[in-house]
Amino acid sequence: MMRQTSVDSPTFSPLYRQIKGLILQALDNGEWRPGEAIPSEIELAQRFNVSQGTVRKAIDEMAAENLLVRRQGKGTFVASHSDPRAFFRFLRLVPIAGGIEPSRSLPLECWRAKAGPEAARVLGLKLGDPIIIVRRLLEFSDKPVVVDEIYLPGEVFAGLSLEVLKESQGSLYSLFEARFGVRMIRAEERLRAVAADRASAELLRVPEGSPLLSVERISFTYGDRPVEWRRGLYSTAAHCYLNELG
Amino acid sequence: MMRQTSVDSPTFSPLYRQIKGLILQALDNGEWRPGEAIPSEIELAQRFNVSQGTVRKAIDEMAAENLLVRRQGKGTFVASHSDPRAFFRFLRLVPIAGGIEPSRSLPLECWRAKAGPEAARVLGLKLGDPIIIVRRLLEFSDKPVVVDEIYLPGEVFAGLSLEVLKESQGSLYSLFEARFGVRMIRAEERLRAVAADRASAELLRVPEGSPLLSVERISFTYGDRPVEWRRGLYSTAAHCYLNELG
DNA sequence: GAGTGGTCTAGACCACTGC
DNA sequence: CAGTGGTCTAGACCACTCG
Repeated sequence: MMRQTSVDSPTFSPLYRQIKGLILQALDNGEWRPGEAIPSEIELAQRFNVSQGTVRKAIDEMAAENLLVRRQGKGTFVASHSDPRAFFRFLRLVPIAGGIEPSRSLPLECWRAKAGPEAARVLGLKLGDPIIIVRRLLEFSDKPVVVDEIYLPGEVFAGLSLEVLKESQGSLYSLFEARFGVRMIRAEERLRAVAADRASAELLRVPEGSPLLSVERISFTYGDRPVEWRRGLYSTAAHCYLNELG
Repeated sequence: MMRQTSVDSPTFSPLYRQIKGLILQALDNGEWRPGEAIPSEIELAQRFNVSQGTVRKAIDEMAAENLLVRRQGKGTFVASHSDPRAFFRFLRLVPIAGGIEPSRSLPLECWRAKAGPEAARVLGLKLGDPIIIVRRLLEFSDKPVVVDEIYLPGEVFAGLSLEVLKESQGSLYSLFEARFGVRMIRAEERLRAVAADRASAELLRVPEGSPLLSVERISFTYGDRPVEWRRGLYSTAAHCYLNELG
């Protein structure tokens, strides 16, 4: 590991960030799988030839970014969407009445297509590249609340089908992670209010034209590479989108 | 400062968190005003009889929570809504087209009232306690985009009037901070899609019944005391609510 | 140059987990 | 018990700001 020198202003980066970069790279390379433990701080310190404190600071940042999970006495683990605690990490919908509701994901359709200009731009593909489109319904307490249309790069998600979706347990992202090795680590959502079109209205069992929350999401994996584009329509009659502003 | 003992399991809290609590208390007491520098890490370490590293860790957390701002070579400062960098800290609205737009806040009304059951519950007041209600319009590029109705505890905001609002520069929160000593440090927002009522539709210049984004916000000051309840209706024709999911 | 925060180290000890 | 992460300390040095 390179130490700092006195003459490196433009690309200056403290040691612990370089370590962070190396750990990130190892994660991206799949050196440790989601849910697995990474080596102990002492081992990593030896491997990178730095002190334990420096490794610690690198891991601290990555834990704050939900990339790693520390567990005292046990070790540090690669964050996983298969961990029940992370199931709803990206879903901000909560019942207005409060409490917790049983939820279910109902895959409706799954087909192959070619990327149009917008999908290509968002997903960083070339025009006409293969993509996969998934439509699914999300229910809470057996009532439909969300319709999602999900665009995925066909290259990465080859083999995805309606059957695979129907068989899978847990969240979509845990399926993506376990079956396709794609780990979503960050997302951007853009929210608007729109009027329900005919098809969505029927699925959500609301009158056509009633106001729905449109949630457009771009999800990124390591290195800020976009790997999912989805648009959801949320019925906010009994649920709302909860957001914490820090 | 108390050190850790071996026999304090139930209320165990590491030293740096106790320090954090003391600094928080000093902030709440107004020992240092927003925008001002707090004492240096070395001074605080002496004051609390701990090492600089422990003070550092306390300040690190508070900086991560946007309570303090560190500036290398200068000192650590109390975060302020009057700082231009913090103006839009709580406003997630961005133009769909991208870019930056000039914005303007137009106060419409400001009147006194008694807290109803809902306002009392949300603001932690007793039924009938005095509250102040403000209505205002937010414009981007001279076009109306948001109507806000804001409920404030009358006790704390005594002296607030339409004139005061109209005279003030900068964000509402910088006014609250400078004039009433109330610093908003955290907020919860609940979003839903609703149909425009007559009055809001006119103000926002959209057809009655068209879909609007309803944003209900509760803002908290130190000690998680709620001090503002507001409901905004956002026209999302040319703007959207942008949210980062980590 | 003096004073601030930022990094890095080394070592001691505590708290938690699992064998 | 050994091994892990968590806390606390003390000291050295670096980077930035300002007078």
